[in-house]
Amino acid sequence: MTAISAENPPKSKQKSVRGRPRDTSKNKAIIHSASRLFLEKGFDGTSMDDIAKRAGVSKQTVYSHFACKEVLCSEAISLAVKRYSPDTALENMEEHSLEADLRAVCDKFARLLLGDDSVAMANLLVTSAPKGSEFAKIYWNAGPQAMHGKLKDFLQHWIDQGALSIDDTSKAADLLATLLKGKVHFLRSIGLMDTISEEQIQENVEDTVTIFLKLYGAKI
Amino acid sequence: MTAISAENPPKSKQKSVRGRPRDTSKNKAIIHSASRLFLEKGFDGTSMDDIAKRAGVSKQTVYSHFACKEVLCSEAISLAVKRYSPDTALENMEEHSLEADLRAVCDKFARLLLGDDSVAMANLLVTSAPKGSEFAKIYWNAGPQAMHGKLKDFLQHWIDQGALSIDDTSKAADLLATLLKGKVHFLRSIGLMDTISEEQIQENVEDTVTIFLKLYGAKI
DNA sequence: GGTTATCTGGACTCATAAGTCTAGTAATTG
DNA sequence: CAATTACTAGACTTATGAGTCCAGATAACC
Repeated sequence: MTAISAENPPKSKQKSVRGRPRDTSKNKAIIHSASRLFLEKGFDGTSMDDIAKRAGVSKQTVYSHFACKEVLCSEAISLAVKRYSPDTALENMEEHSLEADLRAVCDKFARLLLGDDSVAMANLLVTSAPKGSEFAKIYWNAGPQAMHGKLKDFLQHWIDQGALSIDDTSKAADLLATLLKGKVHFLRSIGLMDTISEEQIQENVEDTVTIFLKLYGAKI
Repeated sequence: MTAISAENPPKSKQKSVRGRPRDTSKNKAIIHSASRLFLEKGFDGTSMDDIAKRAGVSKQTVYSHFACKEVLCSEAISLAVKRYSPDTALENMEEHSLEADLRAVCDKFARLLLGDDSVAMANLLVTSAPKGSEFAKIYWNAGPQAMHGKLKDFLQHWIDQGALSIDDTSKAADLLATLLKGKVHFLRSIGLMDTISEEQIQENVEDTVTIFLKLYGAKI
């Protein structure tokens, strides 16, 4: 038995490892297929055999890289969250006007929040919530919490400009996310809305912008 | 094999049934224990043996009353929805003022929406969504859709009074529900908030009332 | 080449759970 | 009473899936 952790020991050159080295490409293949399968079919709905098969790898190899299903799932969640929360969310803002920028931000986040992967992720967390909310914490911190921070920064910018009048920035950012989800996210979660239309997204964005500006737009 | 349906045939006296009659109390016991277990542990997490045991009934009896697990679950969901959506939601309104009544309504619905049973129901639907969104439809029509109607009636009353200025009543009712859920419902769903405090409910209600009145309160 | 460790493929154990079957018992009608 | 249907208790079948084990192949190091 050797260490099972996927991470290498300290960056010093680990030349003196005797046998055949781990195939890191297989490691990635496993996490990737796990990530797709867990999102598609949930924790219970995904078998380790399926993961191995989809990764083009033997089952034993899966277990030699990851101690158990739970560990693999948490790594898969980490990957998925990173994969689908773009760091470039609030960059190349064109600084037109509050309303234009707000609409752009809302549009970006609406697509993120209402998209297939976001809904699948939420459902995965629900189905595996009893087994340990560790998954949920990983997700929450890297996903929604990160987004929350970006939204606060965005709002603060326009508060400083005098275009927004907000007491509690944190609460306002929460409201923005809540409004963008609307009832659509829930409907998708419970399987009553298979696909989301472009119009539906646009409508959510427009409603959100309208409401938000009405609430917090500074009356000049 | 006799009919498996739990409902009696047309109310005509069905005297001429030969053998031992179904024990309706057992039927109820089964649905009730199923309802509790499905909400507690989800569809996959609940076994037919558990249900039988908790109902104090043999497994065969369960199968003689309900064709399969799916059927039993849908009946259990119907029961749970009826059980937890009070028909007396908007009665004995005291007609004080818009704000007081709105607060009362929000308080009532917030407790409903954020309570253990509501969250458990949502999670049950998520976990069994792949298996057939029939469950979700049953729930949606008897639960949120019914509530939506009541909210619209409530809003319409105050529109007629001239105290609210709303174009799209339906959308406003949706907004109310969305605001009341806030992020709390989601947090509870994914297991990051085990219990909900009285303060949390109050805060959601107050925020919702404030926002809603700011948006739709008629400027006299 | 020898050693060590990984990878493969498949057989294997073990547990859980849906649904069936059976033999016996209880309740109701005729 | 006999016939009929419901209920019980438990054994049973079947399927699924997590995790293990093993024999042989492969890839690195010395």
